[in-house]
Amino acid sequence: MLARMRPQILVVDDEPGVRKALDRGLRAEGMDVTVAADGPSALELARTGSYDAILLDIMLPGLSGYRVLQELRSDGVATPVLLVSAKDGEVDQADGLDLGADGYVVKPFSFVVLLAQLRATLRRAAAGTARDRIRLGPLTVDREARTARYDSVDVPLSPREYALLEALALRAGTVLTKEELLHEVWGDEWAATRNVVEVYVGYLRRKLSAAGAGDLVRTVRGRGYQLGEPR
Amino acid sequence: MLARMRPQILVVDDEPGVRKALDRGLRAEGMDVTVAADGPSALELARTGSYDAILLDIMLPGLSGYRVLQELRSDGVATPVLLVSAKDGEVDQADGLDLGADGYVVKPFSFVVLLAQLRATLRRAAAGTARDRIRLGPLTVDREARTARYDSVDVPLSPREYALLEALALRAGTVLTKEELLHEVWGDEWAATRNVVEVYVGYLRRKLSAAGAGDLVRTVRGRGYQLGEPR
DNA sequence: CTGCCTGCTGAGACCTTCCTCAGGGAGCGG
DNA sequence: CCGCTCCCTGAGGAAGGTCTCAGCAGGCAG
Repeated sequence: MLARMRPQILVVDDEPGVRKALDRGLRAEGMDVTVAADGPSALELARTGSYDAILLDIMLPGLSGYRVLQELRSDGVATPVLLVSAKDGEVDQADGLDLGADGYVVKPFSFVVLLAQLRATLRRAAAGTARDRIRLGPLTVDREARTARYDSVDVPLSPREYALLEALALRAGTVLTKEELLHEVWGDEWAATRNVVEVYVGYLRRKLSAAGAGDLVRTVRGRGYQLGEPR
Repeated sequence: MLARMRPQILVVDDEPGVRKALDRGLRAEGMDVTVAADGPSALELARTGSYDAILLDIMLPGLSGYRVLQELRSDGVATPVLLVSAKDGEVDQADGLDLGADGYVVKPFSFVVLLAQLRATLRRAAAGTARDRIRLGPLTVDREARTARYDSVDVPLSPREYALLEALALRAGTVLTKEELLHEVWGDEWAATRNVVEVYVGYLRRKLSAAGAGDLVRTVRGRGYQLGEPR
């Protein structure tokens, strides 16, 4: 882990079972844990204490995790926050990422996965780098989690689909030929035909429109594909 | 990317096509690239120049990538090195990780994947943290790449299998009950039976022995499973 | 307008992953 | 030694991911 010190983690959850499990698990990982069961005390602790990261459940009695996060950020508290959402569809109107969250974990989560996220967050914070995202209007490509969102709604992508979207997003505004995409996404020394790119662009389009996005991927006949406005 | 400066990358490969592709791709990503085509000039450049990372092909004329890495490390050059191996089975007797490599990429690689690895390496270097690995004798669990190796040979694991191994490795020497493993690997609020743990321990054992490992996972009848020696 | 070429898409083959189930076997208490 | 409990494992099914193929549609050149 971080060689310097035991990371200080604030765990906020209203379920005692979850609190206890996280407390034990994170301590076993060499972290120091403080727990809070509701929004107000979480705010109090986060403001006065000095934490390396906050694990924040969204469903809280009294004051939702969103509100807590909002308050903290407006107070200038920059501590990294990992939101824990109860269900998959529990993304409310407000987008946690816009409120300054540094990551998401969806319940029911496996501890191993949560730990990986938390460690990545701590590592980033130590390096002083922000989470690595590509934003194109309402489209957000999270290069660390390898996920995409459109207007606060998750776009579930298979690994290949994600790689294709990332390749397009990296050169947003420019036209990429199918050969270039084959090279970047499928790798060299690959016997695949160009058609597989067409098929995967089709998959991407279907999933993006299912998330409410319109014609994000433009076909430039005879040349290739392009994401976003012409540059 | 790193807010401070354009990262300086040294690319070492004997194939002109690969050099050119990497040069263009990494530049488009905002990095500064220097190329070398053989071992001796790579050594020369790496010693005199100041790079943030080195992409080092193993198959090189004259001086293999392993040797280059070895020389550099014995000279005290600590620049992060990403080894690029041509084939899957091209892991020679020497383990690159033991020689001080910071990561592996196997050809044929997709550029997007290589880029992700390289960025992770740069991020780690900026944070001043080493790659996060668990070592238990000949067994190495790479928590960043989510892979395992035994005696320099890769153990290909499905995500579930990896998570199970990581959970066991995190508490090496202690006995974990099936309920604890279910909790850590499969998550709470899960209706799965204990049998799924038994099945996956079976999968793990099979793959580990295929890699040459013996009885790494010990069954403690009536209590659970344990990795490594009793603590 | 005609015909070709390019791109799109549904169908399906194949593989891997994940999990369940049931039967067989090993350990252990009595 | 008996019988119970715990563990192991082969079989198999469901689901998803990846890729190919063939047919269709729409644009574009002549």
